[in-house]
Amino acid sequence: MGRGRTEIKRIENPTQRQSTFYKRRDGLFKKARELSILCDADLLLLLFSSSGKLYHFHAPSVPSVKDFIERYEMATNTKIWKDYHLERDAEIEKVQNLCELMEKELRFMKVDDREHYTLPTLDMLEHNLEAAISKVRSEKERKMGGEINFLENMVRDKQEERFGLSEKLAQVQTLKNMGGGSTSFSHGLDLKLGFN
Amino acid sequence: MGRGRTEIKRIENPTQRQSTFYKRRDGLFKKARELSILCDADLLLLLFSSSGKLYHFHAPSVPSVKDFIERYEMATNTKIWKDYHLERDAEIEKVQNLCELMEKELRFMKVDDREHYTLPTLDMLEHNLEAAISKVRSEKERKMGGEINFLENMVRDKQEERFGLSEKLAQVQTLKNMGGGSTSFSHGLDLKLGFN
DNA sequence: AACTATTTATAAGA
DNA sequence: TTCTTATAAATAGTT
Repeated sequence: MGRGRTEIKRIENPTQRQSTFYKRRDGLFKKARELSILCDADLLLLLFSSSGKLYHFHAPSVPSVKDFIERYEMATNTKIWKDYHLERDAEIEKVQNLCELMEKELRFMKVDDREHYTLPTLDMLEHNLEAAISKVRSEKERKMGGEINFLENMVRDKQEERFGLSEKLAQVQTLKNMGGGSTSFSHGLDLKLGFN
Repeated sequence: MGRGRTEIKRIENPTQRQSTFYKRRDGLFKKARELSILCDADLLLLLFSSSGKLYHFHAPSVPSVKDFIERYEMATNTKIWKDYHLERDAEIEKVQNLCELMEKELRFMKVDDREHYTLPTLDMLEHNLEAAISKVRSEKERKMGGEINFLENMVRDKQEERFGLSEKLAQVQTLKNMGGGSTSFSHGLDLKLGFN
């Protein structure tokens, strides 16, 4: 219709494209509305212009876009979102089961009133707890030893500073860095802090 | 267009309605396709006939109905499914966090080597384990006490049958006093571990 | 499904 | 954008 053009291909001139977009958009929406009324059909029309602007229309009988899309899902069996939901539900259940198991184990470990223990079980629990305590105690000792080492190193560093060794150290470091090697001087500073 | 009718209202005659539906549906889809090509627009058209049959079209540039709907959601901020998804994500995260907490707590209780403990934490852990042990011990005592009571009752019954079992009863009493320290049993078994 | 008389949509120009 | 108008396209009624 109109004076010319039959070929359907992208209009390169932006102004003309925009103008045509307006006209044809209005035409399309009008036709959509007429079809839905004349033929009692439900329809949804979503349209993004090339500049990203959104236009949409749905038949008056359609309560909402969401309901319409869900009807579409039902009709096509596409399960676009249903699959996702089922997946999610499964994941939640899995994690919740894991949670419950751990909760029970924790209750057991904490000697909960609700748990019922037999004498042999109590013996075992006692034994486990004793083992745990001794592990904790040796860990504490190790840690305290580490801290003492750390403090000792700090003291050594301070002493080096006081004796004016830091400048020499810096010089040596510079030289070494230019050469690309590491120095044994850095060892005292490289102490890993094993606690947080 | 056509020879007559201007009024847009539902066509009551089913045959005529069906005929008009086909014609106008084809016209609408053609116009939709032309618009999307001429003006480089993305569009989606979903259509249910009055008999419930589905017809749909989307521009060649649209990868899928799902993607398109998601784009629509973004554009309108309607959050049709996003809300639901976000809710779900939040729930999963919540449960997973709980899981992690419990897992960590369990590792603590079992003094896992992979865990790194600070000194104060180790102190607390030691304290908690000690509390747990004392609870286990008092529970054991309570259990043994119950057994002793049971034995005492048996002995009394036997005494009624035969006189002269008082010596065994005395032996049992001696055992009881040696085995347990206190006779007042702790009921505050709700040991709380306050670390995370 | 095909055929047209008509109405409607719209391309180009203002 | 918006209007005008010549013309192409769509389609109502009919077969």
